[in-house]
Amino acid sequence: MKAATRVIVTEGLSAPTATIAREAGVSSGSLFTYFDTKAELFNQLYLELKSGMAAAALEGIPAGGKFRDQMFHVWSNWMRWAVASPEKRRALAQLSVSDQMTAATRAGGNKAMKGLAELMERCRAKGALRDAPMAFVASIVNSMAEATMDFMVQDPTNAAKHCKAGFEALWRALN
Amino acid sequence: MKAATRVIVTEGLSAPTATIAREAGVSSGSLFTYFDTKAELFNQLYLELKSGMAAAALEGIPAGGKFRDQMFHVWSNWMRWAVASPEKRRALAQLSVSDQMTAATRAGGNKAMKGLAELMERCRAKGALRDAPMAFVASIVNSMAEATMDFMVQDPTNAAKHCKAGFEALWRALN
Amino acid sequence: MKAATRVIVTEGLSAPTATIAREAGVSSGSLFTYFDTKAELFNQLYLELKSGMAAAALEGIPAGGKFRDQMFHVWSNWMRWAVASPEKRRALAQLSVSDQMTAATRAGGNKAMKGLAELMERCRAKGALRDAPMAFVASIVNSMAEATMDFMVQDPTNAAKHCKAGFEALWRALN
Amino acid sequence: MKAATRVIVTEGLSAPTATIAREAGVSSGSLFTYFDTKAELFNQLYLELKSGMAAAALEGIPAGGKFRDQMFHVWSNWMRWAVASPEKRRALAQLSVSDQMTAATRAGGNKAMKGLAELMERCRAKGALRDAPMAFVASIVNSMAEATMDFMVQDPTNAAKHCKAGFEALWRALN
DNA sequence: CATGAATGAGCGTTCATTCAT
DNA sequence: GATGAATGAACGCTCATTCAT
Repeated sequence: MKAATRVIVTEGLSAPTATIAREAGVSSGSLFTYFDTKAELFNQLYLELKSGMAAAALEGIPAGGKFRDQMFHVWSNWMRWAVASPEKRRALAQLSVSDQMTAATRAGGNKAMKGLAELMERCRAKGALRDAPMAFVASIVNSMAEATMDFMVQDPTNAAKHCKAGFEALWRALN
Repeated sequence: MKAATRVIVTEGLSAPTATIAREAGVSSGSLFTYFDTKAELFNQLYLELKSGMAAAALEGIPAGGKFRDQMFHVWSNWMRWAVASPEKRRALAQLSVSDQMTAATRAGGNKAMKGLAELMERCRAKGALRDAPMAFVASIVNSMAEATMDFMVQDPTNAAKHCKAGFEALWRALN
Repeated sequence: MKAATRVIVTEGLSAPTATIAREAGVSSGSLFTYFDTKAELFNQLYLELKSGMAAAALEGIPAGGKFRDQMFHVWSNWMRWAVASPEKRRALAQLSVSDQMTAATRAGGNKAMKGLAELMERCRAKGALRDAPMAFVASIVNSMAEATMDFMVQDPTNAAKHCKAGFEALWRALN
Repeated sequence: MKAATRVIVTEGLSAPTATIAREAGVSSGSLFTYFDTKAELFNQLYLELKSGMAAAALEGIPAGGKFRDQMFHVWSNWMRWAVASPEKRRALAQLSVSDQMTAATRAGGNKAMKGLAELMERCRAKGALRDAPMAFVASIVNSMAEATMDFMVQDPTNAAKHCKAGFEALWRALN
C-alpha cells in the first residue's frame, strides 16, 4: 500500500504494476497473490486511505464544548492530516476521480466517512442549507477543505491562518 | 472535438484514439492529420471546452445594476451551461485532472477564464477573504460551483432552487 | 530525381514519399502520377544515377595513346564525378544495397556500365587475373574505386595524390 | 541472434520484430525483455557477428614463418568463415550499411577487428601504400575480401583457386 | 507462497497509396 | 494533370496477468 501510494504520486494511476512491486520490494508476480487485479489493489488502497483520513479527522473530539468548537477541532485534524500526508492525499485524489473505483468501493468510502457525515448533517440541519440535500453540503465541505489544504501546503508559514480562514468561510456558507 | 468529448465521457481519457476517430466518422489515421498526438487533441479540447464554458458564463452581463446581481447573472449562466452540456462538463473535469495537460494549456485555460477571474477578484477584495490569496477564493468558487452543478443535474426539478441556494452559500462564504 | 537524391542522402531510403514530393515542390499525389510506386521511383533513380556516373567516366577518352593512359583518364573522370557529386554518389550507394532494386534494374545498371566493363575486360584479359571471372575483376575495380573516392572526399587537399595512388594500386592488382 | 540473422537475410532490416520473435520461437513481447529496442538488437547482433568474423580470421596464425604466409593464413580463415557462414556474412553486410548502428557500436566493431587491423598496418607500413592513410588500406583489403568471397560462394568448385587469386591480387596491390 | 520470464492483446503513430475535386 | 485530405494496414513497444519452477 505504501509503495502504491508513492508510485501513484510520482507516476499516476497508469504506472506499471511492476513498478509498484519493485517499490514494495517484492516480485511482480507476488503482487497478484494479494490482489487479483491492478484495479482491486487500487480499490483497496482507496478504502485504506479514505478510512485513514476519516480516522485522523475524528481523533480526540472534545466531548463537551460548543458544537462550533468540535467542528473546528475536526477541521483542524483534517487539515493536519493533509499537511502531514501529502502523498496519501494526492494518491487519494487521483483514485477518487478514477473510473476504476467500483460502486462498492465508493460506498465503503462513504461508510468510512460516516462519523464526519454525521457532524456535517448536524451542520446542515440547523443551518441555512437545511432544505438542501445532505450530499450538497458534503460536497461543499469537501471542496472547501480541499481548497484550504492546497493553500496550507503551498504557503506553510501561514498554514494555521489559512486553516482558520477556510473554516470560517465554510461556517459562513453553512450558517 | 464533439466525438472526443463523447468518448471521454463514456470511456475516459484512456479511450483508444481509434474509438474517437470512429465516433467522429473518420479513419484512425485522419485523426493524426489534425492532431499530432493524442495528448495534443486533449490539450486543444481542454482549451475549447474551458473557453466555451467561460464565454457562456459571461454572456449578457447586465451593465448597470448591483454587483451581487451581476454575479448572480454570471453564476446562473454558468449553471445553465453545466446543465445543458453535461458531457462537456464531464470531459472537462477529466481533462482538468489529467497530467497530460501542458503548462501552456493550463495557462491558456486561465486566460480564457480571465473575465470570470476579475469578477472573483472583486468579490475577494472587498469581502471576508480579502487577506486570502486569490487562488484560494477561485478554488472555493470553483468547487461550490461544481457542488451546485451536481445537484442541479441530479435533481433537475429543483434546479433553479439549487442554483440560488448554491449562490447564496457562496456569497455568505465570501462576505 | 534531384529532390529524391537530396532526401535519400539526408534521410535514407525510408524517407516518406511526402518528403520527397515537398522537396521537389509538388504535391504528394503528383509524385504517383509519374511513378507508380515508391520502389519504381527508386529504381528509376538508380538507373539515372548509374548512367550519369558511367557517362561521366567515359567522357573524352583519348583516342590514341597507351591503354594505361586511357584507363587513367577514365579513372580520373570517375573520381572527379564522385568528388563533384557527393550526394549522387551517396544516394547511389544506398540504392545499390537496397533489396528494392529489381533484377531488371540491376541489369539496366550493368548495361549503362557497358563501356566501362569493356575497358575492364581488356584489363582482365591480358593481366594477372586472366583466368578469373570478369565479375571478379569488376568487383575489385568497383571497390577500389569506392575506397579511393572516400579518401579523396575526406582529404580533398591531397585528392589528386589519392587518385593516383588508388589507380596504381588497382593497376598492380590487375597486372 | 540466430533467428535475427536468418530473418535479416530473407527479409532485410525492415523485417518486423514479430517475425524475428516467431523465428526464435518466442512471443513478440519476449524479444523486448532482452533488447530494449529493435535498434539495440541490431547493434548487438552487429557486434556479435563482427567479433565472430574477426575471431575466425585470427585463429591459429602460424607463429613463425614468413609474414606473407601469416597473411595468407588469415586470409584463408576469413574466406572460409564467409563460405561457411553465408547468412552471417549477409546479415553483417546489411547491418554495416545501416544508419541504425550507433557510433559506439561501430567503435566496438573496430575494436573487435583490432588484431586484423594490426596485420594490415604492417602490410601498409612496408608496402607501396606506405604514404596512404591506414583507413585507405583497410578499405581496399575489405573490399577485395568481399569480392573474393562473392566468387568463392558463386563458384564453390574453384573456391580455393579464387581464394588464392584474390589474395595475390591484394598482395600485388599493397606491394 | 515467492519468483520473474513469458505471453500476447492492445495502443499510438506512420506513411504509401488513392481519389474526389 | 495537380492537389492534398483520407485511408487503413502495419509496426514497435508496453504491461497486466499467468504459471512453471
